[in-house]
Amino acid sequence: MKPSIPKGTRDFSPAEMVKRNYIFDTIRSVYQRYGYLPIETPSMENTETLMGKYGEEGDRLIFKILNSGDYLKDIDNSKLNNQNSKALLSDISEKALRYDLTVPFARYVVMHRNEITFPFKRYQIQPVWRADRPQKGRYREFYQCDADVIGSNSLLNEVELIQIIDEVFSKLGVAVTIKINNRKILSGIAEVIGEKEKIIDITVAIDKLDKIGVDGVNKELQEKGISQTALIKLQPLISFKGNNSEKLDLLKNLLGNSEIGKKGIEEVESVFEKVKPFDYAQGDNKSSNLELDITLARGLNYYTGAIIEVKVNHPGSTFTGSICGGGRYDDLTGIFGLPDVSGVGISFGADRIYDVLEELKLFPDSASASTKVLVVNFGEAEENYALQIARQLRKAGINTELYPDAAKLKKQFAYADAKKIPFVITAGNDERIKGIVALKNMSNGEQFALSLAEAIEKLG
RNA sequence: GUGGUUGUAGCUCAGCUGGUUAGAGCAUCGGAUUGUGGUUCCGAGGGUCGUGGGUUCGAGUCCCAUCAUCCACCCCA
Repeated sequence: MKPSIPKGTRDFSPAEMVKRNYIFDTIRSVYQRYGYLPIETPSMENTETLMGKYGEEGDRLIFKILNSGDYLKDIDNSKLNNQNSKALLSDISEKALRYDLTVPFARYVVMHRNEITFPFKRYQIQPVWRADRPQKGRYREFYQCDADVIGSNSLLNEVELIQIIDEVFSKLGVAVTIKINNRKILSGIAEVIGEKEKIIDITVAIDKLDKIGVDGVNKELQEKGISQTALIKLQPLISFKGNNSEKLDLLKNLLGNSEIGKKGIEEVESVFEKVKPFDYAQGDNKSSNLELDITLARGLNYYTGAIIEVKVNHPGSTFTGSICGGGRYDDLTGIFGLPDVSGVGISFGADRIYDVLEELKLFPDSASASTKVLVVNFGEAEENYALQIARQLRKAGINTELYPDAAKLKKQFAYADAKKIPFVITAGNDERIKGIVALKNMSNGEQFALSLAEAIEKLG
């Protein structure tokens, strides 16, 4: 049998894991800097916890787990004969793999409400699964790195999350555009053009603007049954170009009659105002751009306020997907029986960030080497000496390997080379008698005879 | 779920209008060099040509099916 792994999943070899951990560590350290605390939830949830939370498309993409045992035994024959898989689902699958970290978090909050002090700030770095067709930048198993604040309506949370996004990507060295929108603005737009009920269709269509263009968007809107007059009213919004304050002016003009629209504008304006002192570029290409994008609808159905998405804006990058997303959801826990608790959160797509850093060659050297020094093994006679050296090095906090076999030196040095170990200590009989070590720098080939203390000094 | 692409060594690929025993580079292992890697030279191992069927005197090459892959759509990190 030829070994293989399921479509859209991957093995991670040591070199990749070290780089992946660099991303996780970076994100984790920033989260902790802002006072977020880690939680974990199970890989699988009850199927009914997940179903219906991500829209019809989302339901299709949830991996369902077949019940154990003879799962067809007690099923009604009529159900089987109908071949209606939807009706069968709840009978044969009571567990499913988590689709994201937000819904399990909402479930967690409701279940643990009595132990939680609100506002509750948690972060969670775990894999999620989607039964999607894999393609570039899209996997069936991938990690999300979520941070959410739940139980606070303050827009300071939105501001904080923007700071976090900026900080993470500056640490990683990637120039990004942070796009901001607000669900209330989208609602306002739908309202003033007289298509309040079609808000999902409208937002999904205009979200594709940079992909399919104005004509494509209009065509899709027509197909969805948006009236001609509504379309005409919509045009100034989707074709408008300008900086953030010009966009806000336009919105104020057009949404003047929509209460919810005005509220959305207010929120966005307030966030931009609070973020201003941080001096994010607003249109040119410095580090993190902050941009109001009224075509940004991406995001799940449960967003009610801010919508956030981050795209790479780095010279040389071909990556077009979003690498971080988030938003506010006013009543996510309501469906689990805890109404009126507002939350806002973001999620970094670690696997996509990996692809970006790889393409742009932004991984630091420290993210590829772990062992600092290899101690050569000469065989039984010198083994004790080498063992003591390794022990002292480790005691001094230096990552050290002792080669396990008395292989040819050529092989041991090649091993160090292959593992990108920067230093090799040779301590054979000659060195043992003199009580010294030979420390070789693998990058320039220099080698010196030193006392162990001197070597530690040099390696530290 | 829909459309397309590609399946040849561990990896990346070549293999012409069908024609002896299917090749290269990289990687691996061994040697040149019994205490020194990354450069060089020599050598070795490694293939049911994705799978099944068909056409043909003859199929890696043509046809059909199937599986897998990647890319795009839908949707999304």
